[in-house]
Amino acid sequence: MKRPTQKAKLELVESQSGKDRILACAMALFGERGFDGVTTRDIAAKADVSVGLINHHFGSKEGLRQAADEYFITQFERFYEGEAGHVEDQAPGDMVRSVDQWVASIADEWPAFCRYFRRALLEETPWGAALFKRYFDLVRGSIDRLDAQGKIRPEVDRLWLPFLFMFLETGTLLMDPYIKQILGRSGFEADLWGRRYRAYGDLIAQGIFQRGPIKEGIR
Amino acid sequence: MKRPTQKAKLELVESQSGKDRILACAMALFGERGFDGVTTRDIAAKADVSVGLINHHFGSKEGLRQAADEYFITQFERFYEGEAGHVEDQAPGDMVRSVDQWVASIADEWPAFCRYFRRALLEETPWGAALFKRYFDLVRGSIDRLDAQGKIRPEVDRLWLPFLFMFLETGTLLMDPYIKQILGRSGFEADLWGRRYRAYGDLIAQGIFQRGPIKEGIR
DNA sequence: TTGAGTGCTGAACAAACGTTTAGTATTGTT
DNA sequence: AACAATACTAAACGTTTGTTCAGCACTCAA
Repeated sequence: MKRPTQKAKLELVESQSGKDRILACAMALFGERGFDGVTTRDIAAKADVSVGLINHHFGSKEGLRQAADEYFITQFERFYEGEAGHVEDQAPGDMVRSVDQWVASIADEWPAFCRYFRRALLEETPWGAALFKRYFDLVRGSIDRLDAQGKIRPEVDRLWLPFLFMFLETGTLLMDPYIKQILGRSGFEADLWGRRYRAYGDLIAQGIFQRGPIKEGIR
Repeated sequence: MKRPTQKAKLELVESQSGKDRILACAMALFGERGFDGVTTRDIAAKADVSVGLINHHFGSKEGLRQAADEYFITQFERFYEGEAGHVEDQAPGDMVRSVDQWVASIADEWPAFCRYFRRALLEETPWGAALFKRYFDLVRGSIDRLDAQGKIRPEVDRLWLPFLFMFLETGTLLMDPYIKQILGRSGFEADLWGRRYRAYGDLIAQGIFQRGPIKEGIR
């Protein structure tokens, strides 16, 4: 009596062809240990195939990385361009709710996706740089739309703002191994992730400081 | 007619013993490419010694990493516990000025230090985890002190706040290679770094949104 | 039945890696 | 001067790595 999504996933993995299993296992291992931290023999063992099959299907380890990167991009597009692109146009309440829905809808794949994303950003390949740029442009696009609506204070530094946004957006992504050590569980677990989103939105909206005088002083 | 600091540094490197040169070159290379991305032969070549000398002085590559980590910690303590520990107790104007001074005083060593720091956080060793924890405790200490003074709004999420701070603090650290690609130069260059600090402080203090009604509506 | 194509295996190979070792040069002590 | 300890070199060693290759099992069309 497994949940259908889990069962479907499991069957998928076990009944997959060698080529598909190699790709799936490679993506998991690359995400966990990084490209250089994984050997072709590791991948072959996990996918339960011979080492030679990797080169047979993908030409080389580098070819396998390319295939993994391509698959990642399809996920990236599905996750980011499907739903989260225009949250800033919504009312605050709707935004929180729609983000929660979005998080719930992709909860299964999210952790593995994030691990791969993390590695991609950290390994400093040209492809990783292009991915960063693409993500950066998404963030800057959101900011530009907010700006066009006159919602952003004019004194805010427009050069650093998109980067600060990205730091907040990707922080959980990049530091999750350490977050797990401090909080005892991953920041990607649904409740923590949603709560983080709220904390993030609150910081952006109001800063963190008490504005005592305004509240009490003026009358 | 070189600047004295540069000359002193250069002489230092060239007149150092083999052991010291190995350590210095190893730290530079580890910071650039990561521990696994550097071979003992790379280090030996850069330090202009034989490969065997590394094992003679440090026992193993792992021993060299330990020595490098230890040296890094002495830098870390000098940088962080010397000056930047209690900026939050100062008036805003003083804070900006003191940060600028601090940045200028360590500008020479800062980029290499940050590269090593970056790698240390990304390589997921137990030592890196301990370093993260230590940094995290510094940040949380600052927040606690602000909180004790009643300066932080009660609604702010106390669980995520230290992490959000860290994301902002370490963002430039972790993403500098990409920042360099987008801005054309490193975010650690003194003016950009200082400007980032201001943008960061402004975000924390006020958020980014226009508060039109308060400004114009009330009269 | 034949033959070509595909999925796949496991042994073997060359290169790169960290490490060891035998030996030389230098320094310091008595 | 003589000895010992230290600094250092260069070749060699064993392991791990990505890759290659000859061959096996199976499918499907002719």
